[in-house]
Amino acid sequence: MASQPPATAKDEPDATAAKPLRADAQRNRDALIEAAAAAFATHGADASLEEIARQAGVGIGTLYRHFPTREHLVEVVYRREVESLCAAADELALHHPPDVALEQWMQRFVDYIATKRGLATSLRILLNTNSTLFSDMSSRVTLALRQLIEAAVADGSIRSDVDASDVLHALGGIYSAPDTKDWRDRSRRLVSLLMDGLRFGATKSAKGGG
Amino acid sequence: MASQPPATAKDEPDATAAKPLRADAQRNRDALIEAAAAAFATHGADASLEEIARQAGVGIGTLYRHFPTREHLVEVVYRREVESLCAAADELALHHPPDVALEQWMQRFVDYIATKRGLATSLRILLNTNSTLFSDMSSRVTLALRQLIEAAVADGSIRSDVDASDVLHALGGIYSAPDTKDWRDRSRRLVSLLMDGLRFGATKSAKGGG
DNA sequence: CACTAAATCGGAGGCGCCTCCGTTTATTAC
DNA sequence: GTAATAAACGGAGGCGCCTCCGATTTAGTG
Repeated sequence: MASQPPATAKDEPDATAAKPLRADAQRNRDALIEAAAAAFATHGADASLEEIARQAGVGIGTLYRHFPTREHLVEVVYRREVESLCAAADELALHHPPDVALEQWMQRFVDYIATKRGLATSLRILLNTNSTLFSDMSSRVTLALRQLIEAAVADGSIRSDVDASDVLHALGGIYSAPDTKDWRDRSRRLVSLLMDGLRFGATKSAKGGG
Repeated sequence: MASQPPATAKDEPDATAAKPLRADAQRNRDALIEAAAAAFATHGADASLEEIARQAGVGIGTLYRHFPTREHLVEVVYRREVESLCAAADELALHHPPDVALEQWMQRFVDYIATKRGLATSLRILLNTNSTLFSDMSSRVTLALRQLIEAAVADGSIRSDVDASDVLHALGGIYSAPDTKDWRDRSRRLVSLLMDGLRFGATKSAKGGG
């Protein structure tokens, strides 16, 4: 009974599947998201919607049809970026030893968060309003991180008494002061420090300091 | 030394005095406030600023010179209204017995608050941001209420063991549910009820129920 | 009263938001 | 292929925000 036929049930604005968009519509939607991501990155979350439509090569009407409010658009872009960040975890895991993968991913995470520090208003409102969004993104990130950690633990390159939420909180502390000029270096050092802490007491000893 | 010469000191945007505006400027400023009060009352705090300028008979540039942001204008109007509400206390005290003055003023207070329930966004932000505004208005209202209460206590028409902040809290409870249709009647009844409570145990007995 | 400097005015102009609806296009049926 | 139809497009139009600067008014001064 709950097989989700696209009939009367209200469907969430989920990205993939659900209802096959017409080819041109799908193309335009993608172009809009792409353009929006670029615009938000450049001008913050209050970038001009008309400019975004222009960059995407569609009319403003099309933008509004796909994304009735600015927040809708911001949400989609945000979800996509978090997804991409998390997907990078798999990628790193494939091409690096588990501990290196973990460290590099943590660095990306911190960098990404630092970027988003500017998205202030719209994203802040969104995360407060739409609690689903927040919990979705949280669990997605936690999952990605957990897999990296488990692999590193299994590999013996980090200690086994930490879990993803511990590390997430630790990472959270790192980006809390992006007001200085050299925050980038600092964050790199702190991530490295955190990594050393994780290596401490691992079954396989690290290369050591030198 | 601290005689406030209009030289280097930063002057707050206080209403009265401080620096004598040019005659036309003062006239326009008043007209703008008047028009804004009307517009906010009618259309809420996001009334069109251009419309306000139009109603005031001035150009939009003039509006922006006097009030750089919407919030500035909202603040001034809000302060004025609270002031006017409080001034009404004196007026009522002059023309009515103390207990009647008190009851009528409380009714006005509740009505006024109910009105402002709609000003949501702008005013809410303002009260959170500008804590001075909140405390100013609080103490102004408390003062007005205290004088009414003291007069009624002195007159013997209400009990003597209540103070302004007690009553203010009691009034606060009354406007907390303006979602029904007959909230007006209800609030009237509740104010009356509160008033009866205040009369209970007064040295001078009230007319009684009849 | 004439004159001047400073203060003030006011609206045009540029931009962004959002809606509405005539036109175009993808898809389906034959 | 062609016709029919539902879906999607897109931009003009109306409105509001805010800035900028030439024109106007006021308050002094002699």
